[in-house]
Amino acid sequence: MKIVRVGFDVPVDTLFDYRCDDAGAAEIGARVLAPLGPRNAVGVILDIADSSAVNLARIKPVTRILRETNGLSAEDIQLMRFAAGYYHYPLGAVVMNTLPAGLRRARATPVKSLQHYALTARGAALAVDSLPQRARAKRRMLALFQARAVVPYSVIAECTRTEKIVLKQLLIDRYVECCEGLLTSPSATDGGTAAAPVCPELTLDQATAVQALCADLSAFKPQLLLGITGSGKTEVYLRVMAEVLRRDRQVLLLVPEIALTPQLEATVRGRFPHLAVVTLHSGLNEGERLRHWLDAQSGAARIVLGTRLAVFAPMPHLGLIVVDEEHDASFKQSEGFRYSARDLAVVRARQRGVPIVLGSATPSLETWHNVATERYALARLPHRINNTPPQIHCINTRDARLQDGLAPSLLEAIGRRLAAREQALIFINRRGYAPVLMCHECGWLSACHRCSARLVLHLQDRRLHCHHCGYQAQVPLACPACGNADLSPVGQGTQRVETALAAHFPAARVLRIDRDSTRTKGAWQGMRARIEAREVDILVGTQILAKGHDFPNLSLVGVLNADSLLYSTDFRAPERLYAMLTQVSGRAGRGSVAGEVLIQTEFPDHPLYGALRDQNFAHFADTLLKERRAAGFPPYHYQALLRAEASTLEAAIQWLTGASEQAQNIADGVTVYDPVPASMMRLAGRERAQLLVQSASRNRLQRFLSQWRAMLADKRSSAVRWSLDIDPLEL
DNA sequence: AGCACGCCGACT
DNA sequence: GTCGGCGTGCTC
Repeated sequence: MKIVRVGFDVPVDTLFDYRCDDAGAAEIGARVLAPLGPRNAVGVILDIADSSAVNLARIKPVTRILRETNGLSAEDIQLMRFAAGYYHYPLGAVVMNTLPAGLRRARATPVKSLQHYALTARGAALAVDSLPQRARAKRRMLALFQARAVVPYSVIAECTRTEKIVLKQLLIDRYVECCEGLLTSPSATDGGTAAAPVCPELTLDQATAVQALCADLSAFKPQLLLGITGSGKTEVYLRVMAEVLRRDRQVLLLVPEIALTPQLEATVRGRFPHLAVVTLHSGLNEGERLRHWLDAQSGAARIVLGTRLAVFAPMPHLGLIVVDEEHDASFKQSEGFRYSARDLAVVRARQRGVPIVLGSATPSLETWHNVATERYALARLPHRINNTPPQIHCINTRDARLQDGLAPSLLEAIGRRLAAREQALIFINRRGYAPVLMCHECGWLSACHRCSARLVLHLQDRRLHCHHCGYQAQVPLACPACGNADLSPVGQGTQRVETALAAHFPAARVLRIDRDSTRTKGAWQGMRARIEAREVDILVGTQILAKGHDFPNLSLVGVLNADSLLYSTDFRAPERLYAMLTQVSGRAGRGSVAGEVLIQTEFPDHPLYGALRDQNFAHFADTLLKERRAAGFPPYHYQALLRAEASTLEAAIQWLTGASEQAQNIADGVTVYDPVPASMMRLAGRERAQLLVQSASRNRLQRFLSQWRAMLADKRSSAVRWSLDIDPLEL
């Protein structure tokens, strides 16, 4: 009897056995519809056997094998098996979570791979002027098709609602037809009118790096591309990619967040106009996501550009993986299946025997350690392409009389840049007007009652916001504790700095860029255009501004409030702060003007700022690694965190204490620490605690975790929700 | 995760 | 006397 073993998206660590007499070995990886409890669920066949350990009477037949789409390959499944084992997450849940939503449901008709629309002979013969004047959208669309003959879906996706409706009408009237399959020839995309892509000449550094990275493209070879900001890492990726694409292989390009760097997508498409590029990220709608995934699986998509979830994209002809900004924390999923896409990318490259390039100006210490131990090769881009790195200086705020958080010397520097008609960026990593509202009579502070966090004052809607759970409240007219009517905002946020700068420089055009001001669709796009058109003089913003944007006219970066991370309890804080400051500093002086960076701090002599001024990442990282080794932290020790949340802190701690006792019995070469409240102890009304375990041996830790998790699964308690976080980034 | 089963409070 | 609250446990 044929038994198929099926993985479902259920939080149990077992596969489910079904009878399926017509299943051949080739069916492994296929989607299947099968009865699961009282319902029918979609799962994936992960194994086929002749017998089952389950009582025969309980085994039901599968409802149907879903053959409309191709199944997962053995290699895809192998990667998922590894991920499920390493991150101690149920295999079925891992597999189902990597599928696009469209494949998680049984669907009679799969979405077709609609990739382009073509003008028909009938459409070519129809004169635009023969359409009524008022049919404006129809005229636009017809003109578009007559100009280009073939229009890829990516262009249609950008069209307005009306234009899409009009396109449907053109399809019905057979002026346009829709074609499946991807465009592969340059003439098809643009009628052959587009100019050949411009390839900038490589600097000597870049050429050397490209040569090193391309030395052997047919074997697993992990390599770090250490390139300072503005050194042209992207161009190096593109050259290596071109080499791999020339051999008819596919390339996987992973980036932290696509939404923040839309120009990378444009750059890639522009460089390879004749090759199909698809994106995979959470911003896509269901249909697009499915279509892109299927295009990757069929091999039609030659380049997959995506966020962490794309690390699982099926790619039969994979030839290269690139991970841009490999240090970025967003490669680690922080909920549910807590995987690191960067680490899995390396595993995948090894499994497939292909090279992988990890790029960063400030690599993670894990990666840097792998370079030091020669597990990874190193290629360097130590120089900027067309100018020198910005000069970095500290402003000692102990000596300065701050005006709204701004030092006089920073204001002077901004004034000089304005006079020179250059742009300045003020970086402050806090949204809102002021991070807290305070009563000076009794010391009351605006606090969120659902989280261990302060409520932030926002002046736009004159409300208090919790940045962690979304709670909002009216600004109280008087102190809720003592009735004092005089409440004052304490500290600076982007809104306050924006207001202060506008007051100080009345003639300057100030633009604030943070999550609040870029919330609406296309807002950030519009702001970037305004900055590039020099319609803005001073930018005030958060993290968003630090990501790899190129503002050629920006010559000054001011950093406020960097100190808050300097003495954080998190052992990764210095690494993060250095990376963040390097990244934001890198925005200064990317054009022809030399850049200047001014950091306001009470601790100008702190070694971190010294290292930043020297702009010597290697030296800084080596120093941190020594400290990590001495303290027994990663990358010298491997960690896992057991997180628990309950309605009371006591319940969470108590549950963890039980887990800790069980752990002590099986801890062999593994250190089990005491349960402690989480750094954000209360979040959205739930109390959270955690328990750290670590070991110098990854294997020992893994063996321990496997045993421990089986025990934890048995000690179920409805009051506590728990999860295991392997290689946690936040403690 | 879903979904059912099951055992106690306020309603036609 | 029933509707429905969500604790507990299972799904091949």
